[in-house]
Amino acid sequence: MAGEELTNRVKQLRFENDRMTQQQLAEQVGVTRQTIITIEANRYSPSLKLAFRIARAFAVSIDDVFQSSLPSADPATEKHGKNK
Amino acid sequence: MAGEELTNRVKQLRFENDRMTQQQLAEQVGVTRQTIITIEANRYSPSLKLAFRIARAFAVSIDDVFQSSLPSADPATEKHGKNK
DNA sequence: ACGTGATGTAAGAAATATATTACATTGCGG
DNA sequence: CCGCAATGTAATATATTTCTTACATCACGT
Repeated sequence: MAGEELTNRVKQLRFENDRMTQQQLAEQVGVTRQTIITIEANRYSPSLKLAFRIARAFAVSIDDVFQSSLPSADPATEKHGKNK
Repeated sequence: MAGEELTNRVKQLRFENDRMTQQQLAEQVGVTRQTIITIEANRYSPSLKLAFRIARAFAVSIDDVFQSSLPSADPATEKHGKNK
């Protein structure tokens, strides 16, 4: 699963959300502070489960927290290229 | 990371998308067929990266493919419970 | 009946995410 | 200056995901 990069706005969202601390977020989503740190530092991307929990902690959708860097599939390649 | 269950509509989306086969989807998102199978069978939840790729393969958003079973945070517990 | 494509299962190896522990740094209130 | 909270780093252990390989079944066309 090497591939595109995912960026995230976790750190920013913490600040916007009442200056939530890493520790608080970690507790709320049920992981350790280290996990939050490494995600914020973008050293690896979280599991989908964790992504959902983080998004919910901020009451936003996953796409508001994480962004995929990939260009959104050019017309020629869409729909798994089966047609034409 | 044990926790809530995630359901998904991958199988259904394959059919809706021109009866895409597991193999085709696997190739398009860059994993093996086994990975698709286990995700469809809900034996584990994918990485966020893979979730993004799958969603893009169907040209929908992550939330259209995967659903978290957790109730959407009751008003009392929202905002990381810091206020009251 | 036979071949083939699509789906499914299983076991073990490999990769990646998460936990645990311990310590360093920085900023701030006293 | 001192203490403390918040952030960060690193090393190692554990858990979970993904790959590889091999084989089974089921439906379909011929």
